[in-house]
Amino acid sequence: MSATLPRAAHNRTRAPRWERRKESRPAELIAAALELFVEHGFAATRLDEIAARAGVSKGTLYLYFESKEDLFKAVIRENLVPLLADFQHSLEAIDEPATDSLARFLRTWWDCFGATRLAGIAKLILSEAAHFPDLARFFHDEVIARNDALLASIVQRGVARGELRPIDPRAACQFWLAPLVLKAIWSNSFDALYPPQTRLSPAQFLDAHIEFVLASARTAP
Amino acid sequence: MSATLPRAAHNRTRAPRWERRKESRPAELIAAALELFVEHGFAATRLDEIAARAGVSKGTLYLYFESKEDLFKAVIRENLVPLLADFQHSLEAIDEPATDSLARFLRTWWDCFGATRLAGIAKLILSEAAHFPDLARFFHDEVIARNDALLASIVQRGVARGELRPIDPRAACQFWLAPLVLKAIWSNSFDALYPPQTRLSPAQFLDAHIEFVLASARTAP
Amino acid sequence: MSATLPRAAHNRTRAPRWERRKESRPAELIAAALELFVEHGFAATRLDEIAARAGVSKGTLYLYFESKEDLFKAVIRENLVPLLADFQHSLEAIDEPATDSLARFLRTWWDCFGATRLAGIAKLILSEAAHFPDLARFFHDEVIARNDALLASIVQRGVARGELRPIDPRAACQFWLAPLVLKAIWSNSFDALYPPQTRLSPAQFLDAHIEFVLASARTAP
Amino acid sequence: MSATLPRAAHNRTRAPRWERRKESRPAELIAAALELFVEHGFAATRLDEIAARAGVSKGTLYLYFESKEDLFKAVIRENLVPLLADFQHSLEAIDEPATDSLARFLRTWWDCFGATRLAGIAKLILSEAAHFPDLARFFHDEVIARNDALLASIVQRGVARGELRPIDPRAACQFWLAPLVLKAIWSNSFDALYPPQTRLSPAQFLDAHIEFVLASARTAP
DNA sequence: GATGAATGAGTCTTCATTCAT
DNA sequence: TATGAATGAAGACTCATTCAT
Repeated sequence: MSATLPRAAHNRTRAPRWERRKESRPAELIAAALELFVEHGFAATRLDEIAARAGVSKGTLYLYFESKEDLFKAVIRENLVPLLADFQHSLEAIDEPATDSLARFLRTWWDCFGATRLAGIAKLILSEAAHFPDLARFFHDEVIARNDALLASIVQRGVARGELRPIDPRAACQFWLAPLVLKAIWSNSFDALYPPQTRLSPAQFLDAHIEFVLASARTAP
Repeated sequence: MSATLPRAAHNRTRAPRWERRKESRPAELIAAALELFVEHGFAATRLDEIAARAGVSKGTLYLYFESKEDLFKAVIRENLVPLLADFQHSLEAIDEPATDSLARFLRTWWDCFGATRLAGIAKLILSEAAHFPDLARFFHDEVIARNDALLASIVQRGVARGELRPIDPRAACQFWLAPLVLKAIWSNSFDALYPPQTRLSPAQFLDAHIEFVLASARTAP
Repeated sequence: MSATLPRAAHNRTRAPRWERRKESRPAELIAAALELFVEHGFAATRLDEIAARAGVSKGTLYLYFESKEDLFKAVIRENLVPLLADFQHSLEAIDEPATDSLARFLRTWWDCFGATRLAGIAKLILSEAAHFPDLARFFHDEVIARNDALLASIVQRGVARGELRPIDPRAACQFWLAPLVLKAIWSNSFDALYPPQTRLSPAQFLDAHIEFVLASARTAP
Repeated sequence: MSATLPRAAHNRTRAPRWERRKESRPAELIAAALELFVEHGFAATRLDEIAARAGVSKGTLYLYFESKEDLFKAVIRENLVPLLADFQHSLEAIDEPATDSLARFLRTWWDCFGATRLAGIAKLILSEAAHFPDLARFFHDEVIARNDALLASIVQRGVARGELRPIDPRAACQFWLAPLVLKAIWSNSFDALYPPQTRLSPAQFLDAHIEFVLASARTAP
């Protein structure tokens, strides 16, 4: 056996074949899996790859996840929860003009979701919704619906105070968020195909978008 | 399109793949394939299923397409060409106010793309972009870029004439189209999960959106 | 490709890579599977082996059987039915002394079951009963119970006519059949270990057994 | 027994496998393994299960047994030795009529073997004979052959004394033991499938069988 | 052309075995 | 000793592709 492992066979202070890392393993596996799932999709990602990227053997995956599907679900859930928490935390209510709230909401949304792995996750769920209806529903109810409700309440408050023009709050959400969402999602599909300098940078895009939203939302002075 | 696939060198008496062959077989196969690819994604769709839905045997597929990938590409291309043609045709330039052009563009876009299989195709390309970069590029250049250019020219004209407020034409496109695009794409992922009556109907959505766009675009009277 | 198949590459009248044999394939597969299941047991038999022995590829098995279990069940059922039919047929009621019936029953039993693959099948079911309770039940009800009933009726008739000593028919069956059953089953386990000449030949065993049964069954003259 | 396993050459300071080691660990492991092997068969029993049932970790098994096969062999051997000892002990020669000897032999056999785990072990060996020929041979020579010889000597004596009818002693053994053996073995396969009340109780079966044997064996008064 | 039986490379999953702790 | 995390070879099963009919 040592013949097949010609790395300091007699030096027993070096190079153990593997390490115990019970605590950190699941997170490492999920991280590796997220990257590959986003990159290749669920079906085209081989467990071999995930294991290799995480630096473990294939069998190790099954110590922590019952199946490929189970791993997929863990990837989605584990990544969504902290993102949602961050988002909630960053949006602590401040008493400010509704236009400021609006701008802050969009900027926070981009920082917490659009510019993060959520974009990849959203694309993932979109693609696999047919195979994982429970995840799709979870995503819809926990992320989309909540998000829309939050933005709607800001608009509602602004309209009531006369700071914003009278706009149907629920519809407005869709109009103002959709561009960000789409930008985020499509980045994951097309960015690899085009050199970055040919497109608007996310920061520029975000600034332009906020300016546009405010222009169309605030009441005439 | 054939210009992007210079593989004539290996042609063995066969016509290019995307040409209609005897009878309407290829079209039927492509139609069956489109449905299933949109429904299940590329990897999860079995050729058995496609053949069954088209009422032929599995082997027959290989008389018309070299491989599953080849069939997938044909599906995309064959469905995009007529859609693009329809769209161009419906938008024949009419001398009308820019706001009317804008409304007509959005409505036509929805009728020709959003409410059609393009939504499914877009979702498909999004999901499979990593595996079919040439298709993704084709889609981006032929559909997205052209589309944006068209809308941009309308905006530009309207601004020049003073009918629309001064808006960056390219950015505005994204803001005004994104909601429609997203609505179209997400329908394909989430509609199966929720009873139709819980969501805004496409017609209502479209009307509201157009109204909103016009409100924020037209110059104050 | 022809380089990897250096067998008369240009001679197209010879050596097709495979043949269509839709009709006979299932029987061939079942036959191969029976041998290997009896020889190695269910778990230790690899589908590769079965396919190889039947001269097909692994995938072909799945054209005819849904799973390894399904194949196993087919093996049991397909082999049991003809055996049972043979047995019924060979035992057509003849009006003869009960002792003759008894002898004929035992001899027929041996010819139809003990000396055939049923012995292997019985051993198989015995071993796998825990995994295939439905098969075990089927075997018990269809083979064991029927068999016992048949023998019991012979005994009953003989006792009623005064040709046999008064014996509990159901118990007697067990006493008279058990040696044959055991001989049959154990042959499959131990015959491979001992040269045949060290043990009683089946024919000798059968003769001795019948003689013994009759001696203990018939009424004193 | 160690004589049949002359592998002392490779012994690395370890005691032979089948010796009790510190505390009673090995015995507990073997007991757990026996249950599970009998219940599920060799291949279908996972070492995880055995370890869990014995209340240790999987790795601990390898402190006492070199491999799963080794454990299996230990299970067979460890359980056979005490059974055989009990049997020998219970059958201490007593000067009594041959018919009494016969009855006592059958009853003792049942108590020591048929009603004990030997039934499970026999079924086990039957099923796994192909994989463990040395165990099968051991079982045959040590258990079956000795057992038959013992019964044969009783018969021989009885015949010589005129207490039993002239019967071929070796054949008679098979006829008289087979029903008990079969009953014992089959119980392990079919008892789980049928409620106990539908079948003859072992005690009733034994009584009936002994009565029957004696009736056919003793000389006419 | 059309068929569908046959193929076999590719993947997920299991589990006996090893070894760092 | 004892543990159980980690391994990796093995095996069931799938399905795009081929090819005899």
